[in-house]
Amino acid sequence: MGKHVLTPELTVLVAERFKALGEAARLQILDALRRRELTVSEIIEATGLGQANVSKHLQLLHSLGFVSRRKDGLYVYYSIGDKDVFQLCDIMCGRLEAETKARRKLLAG
Amino acid sequence: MGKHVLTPELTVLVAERFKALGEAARLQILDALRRRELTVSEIIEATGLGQANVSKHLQLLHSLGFVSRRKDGLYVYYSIGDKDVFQLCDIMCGRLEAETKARRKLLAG
DNA sequence: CAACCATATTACCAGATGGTGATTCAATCT
DNA sequence: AGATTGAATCACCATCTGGTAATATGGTTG
Repeated sequence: MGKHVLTPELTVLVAERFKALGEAARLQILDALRRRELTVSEIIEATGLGQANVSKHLQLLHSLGFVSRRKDGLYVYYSIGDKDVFQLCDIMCGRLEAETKARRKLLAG
Repeated sequence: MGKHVLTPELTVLVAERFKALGEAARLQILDALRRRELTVSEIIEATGLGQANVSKHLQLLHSLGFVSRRKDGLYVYYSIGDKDVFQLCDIMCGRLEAETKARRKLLAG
């Protein structure tokens, strides 16, 4: 912990990346890609989001390195570009779990 | 990895928390609290942000459990409520480091 | 080449968000 | 009680952002 010093410039870059994960739609997309790479159409189907919307989210995720792209004929395949994402989500989920437990304990006690 | 299943509801909660970290001003505040608890005035001085602004950010960070509060007389002391935050930042910084290295390598090669 | 398909891009709107000045609230001090 | 101080809240504005319909782009197929 504390391995990295948060200079102002670095802070902006880190915030930019957290912000990208701070949108349920984008987390849905990343989660959909957890098992295997998918085409845009498959992502649309898996998430229920609109086409233009998915495309926009994918551009952002790709520009930040969260997903990779591979074009094959008519299709574009997207895949997870950084497995750390799920580690980040797991830490957040762990926090939520702890929160929920604490709340339950409070209500019970 | 994959310890947690991302249900739609959980996704929203996780996104909400990432979004809170997706703002440079809030990361600045958390970073300022890294060494020790601070009063609001000290946070204002450390970050250079406006008073109302800091207060608003602190409300959000507190509502999500990222910071704790303790009132003592006229002052309100804030401190880190969850050390995991820095672990999350470190992972993000690690990603950025890897990105930068890859970009350098690309330019050099 | 024309029709077609998957994806990207554009234009646009509604709602959310960060920043700020003014005001209020709460606690302390004279 | 009145003045003072630190912090929270309110009101407001400018900007950003997600969603969507329409259009454009690039590739494929008949």
